[in-house]
Amino acid sequence: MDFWRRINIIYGVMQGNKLSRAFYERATLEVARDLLGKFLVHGTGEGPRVGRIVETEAYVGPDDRASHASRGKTNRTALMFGPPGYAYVYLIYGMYHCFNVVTETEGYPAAVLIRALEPILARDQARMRDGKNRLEKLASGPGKLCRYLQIDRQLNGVDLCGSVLYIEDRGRRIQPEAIVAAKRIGIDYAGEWKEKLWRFYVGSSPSVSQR
DNA sequence: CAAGAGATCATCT
DNA sequence: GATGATCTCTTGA
Repeated sequence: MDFWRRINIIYGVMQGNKLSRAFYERATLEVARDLLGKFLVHGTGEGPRVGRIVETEAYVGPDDRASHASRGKTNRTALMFGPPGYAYVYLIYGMYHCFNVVTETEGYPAAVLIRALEPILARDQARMRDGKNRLEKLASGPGKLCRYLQIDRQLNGVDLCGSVLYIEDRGRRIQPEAIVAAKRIGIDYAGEWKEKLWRFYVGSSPSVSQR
């Protein structure tokens, strides 16, 4: 680590390495695994909101029946067909948002759904405990993490290589054997595709979503 | 603890 | 007009 980077981290100016376009422009299953342990950052007006990614799901290609893209390119899904490294945010059940990162090369529809975060709270936010509002469960699901990070459709299409919403590497690796692969959640309509073990999570994390 | 229902609306048929 | 890449609350054992 070079001198200025060390100084920046000591003073909190810089927290880590923002992931580049090249990170996202890879096989979706690899991106989904590699996103575990990375930090999702949303710079809101009231300061940055941050969480450590502990659960993801891959949606891969035009034939994956679980993927929105399997019904072809529409207004909503056009982003999934676009270049990698952009946010795909949609409203689900009329009241929750889901946040995805677009992956692979332009023209091939694929994305990773971010399903759970461990909240990283600033010092003055470190209240909220007790009962069902356990801190570690604050962002333990795709809808809950969007509520926690204040992500909504206004951020649909945002460039994750920009400075509003991005993902960074803060240096610590997740060991491959600590990662669990499982079936994806909430896609019973997807036929044989629902059997794919395309959900990944950090087995030891208390913030993984239920079921 | 598990199972079930209801909330609520953009998107696509 | 139907439906969902969800969450929370209620009921009952």
